[in-house]
Amino acid sequence: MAARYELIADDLREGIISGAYPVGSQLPSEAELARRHGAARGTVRQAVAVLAAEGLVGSRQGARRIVLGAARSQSFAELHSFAQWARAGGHRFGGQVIEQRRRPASSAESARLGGGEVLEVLRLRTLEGEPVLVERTVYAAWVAPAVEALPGDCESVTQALYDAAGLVCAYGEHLIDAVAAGAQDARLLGVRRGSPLLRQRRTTTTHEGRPVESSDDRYRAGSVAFSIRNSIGANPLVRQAIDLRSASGEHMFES
Amino acid sequence: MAARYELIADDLREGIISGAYPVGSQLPSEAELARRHGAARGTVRQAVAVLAAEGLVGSRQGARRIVLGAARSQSFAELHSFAQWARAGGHRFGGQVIEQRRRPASSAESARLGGGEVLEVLRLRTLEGEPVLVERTVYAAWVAPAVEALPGDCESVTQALYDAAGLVCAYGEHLIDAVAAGAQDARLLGVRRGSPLLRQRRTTTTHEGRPVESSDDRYRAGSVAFSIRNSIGANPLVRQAIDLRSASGEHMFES
DNA sequence: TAGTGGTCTAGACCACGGA
DNA sequence: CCGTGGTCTAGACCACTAT
Repeated sequence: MAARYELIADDLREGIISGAYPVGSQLPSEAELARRHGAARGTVRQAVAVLAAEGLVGSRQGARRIVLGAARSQSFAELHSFAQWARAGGHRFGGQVIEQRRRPASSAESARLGGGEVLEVLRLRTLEGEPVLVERTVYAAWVAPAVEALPGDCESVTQALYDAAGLVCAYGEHLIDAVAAGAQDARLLGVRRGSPLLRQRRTTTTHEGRPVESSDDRYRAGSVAFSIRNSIGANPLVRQAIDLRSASGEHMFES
Repeated sequence: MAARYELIADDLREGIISGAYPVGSQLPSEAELARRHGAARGTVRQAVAVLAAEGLVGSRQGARRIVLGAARSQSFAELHSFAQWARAGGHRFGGQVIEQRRRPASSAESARLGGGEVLEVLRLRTLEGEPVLVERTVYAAWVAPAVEALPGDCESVTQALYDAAGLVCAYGEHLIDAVAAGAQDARLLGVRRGSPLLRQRRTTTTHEGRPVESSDDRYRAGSVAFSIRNSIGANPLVRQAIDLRSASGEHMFES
């Protein structure tokens, strides 16, 4: 059963997307929404907070809330998992394991994932039949057996791990930058060496904060972009200078 | 005067960063925090919601909150403005206008920024003395005069517009991908043509939803990365497939 | 000045997790 | 089972915007 505030949020979101509340217009006041839905003002505030977090509406003290955009918002799962994202977007997609092996964790990996024998997997993903993504993933020792049990063409590893072991990836940290394609990247993606790739490095943990995987994903330029909406008072994304003194090493496989 | 919940949030954040609540440990219960700060539970919940939005803590119904990370969180202004970001990070930075001209808005720009004569500005930004960023910005007609009044080496346009005209950029939409350096990019950044750049396209609006500017910013690879923390139930960032049918045009200047 | 959102309180009940 | 966070209510006062 969905919460009251979610129903109200859904109602407002639908109004925004349908054009009942066009971009640039004002939302009804909290008092009015409360009356209309027979809910307390606090509940209404929870609802509009959801929309504000999605970047659909803005607010200032003393003035009505304003509609900022009508984009559909996507879920954590869709950022975390290529398959879940592609499926939600109605894309045709596929994937194949190219290489897979166990090896001892490096010291950096021990710090991120815990020690022991990690599992290193190289996957190639396609979108609309075209190769668009090279995924180099390192799984923590404790999930390695479950991953090894999966077929090489498993569509969604995240989904499979949930189905097989009840494993939920709940938190992620992502670092996004651009890199030149290495020889292996170039071969797999069908681009020239040195051509631009969009890189997403991520580390994922469970609800309890237990590290699951760490991945280096490289998208062919022009295939995928990341989109963020933000506002004063909300800090979803952060820019980082790269420390040129630190070894950029951390290479997984050859690339 | 800071709000009560912000003081509580600051207190908790400090505890996390200082190590009093190490990564992986549990936060005190809401009831305990309420008692400790002499506040109502609702106020405490507002405080921990702030930390959750920053990605520092996670939560599950029935279990204590868990500390996920200890990274310093940055503000909207730091994502929006290169100068404010660089200053906050303690970096040495600079900037220079390379080219500036008025021209009629294209149809796409009219839709995004409103019509009239827009102002197109090409800037080169440096970090630690190195050129790292080429900014191609189009300002809406209504802000163009204020921008034209600024000196060519103005450090922070955002700050200057606020000081001069009380203009506040409150909302932003950002699209992040990778592109190959064009001839002009390569010359300005001192890289080879075709080498990878991290591109951030953004559109900014005021509190009222009035469009201010639209920009195409390109970072030299290896100089800057974007970082996101997210969790189930929070949707700061979204991945988008790029529509290959649409003209990738929208070129501003030669690039 | 009237309306609006921002903050805060003091309760209540429920769903879930862990012992 | 108890403790925890998730939801919800019904009020209150304040700061700010718009008129």
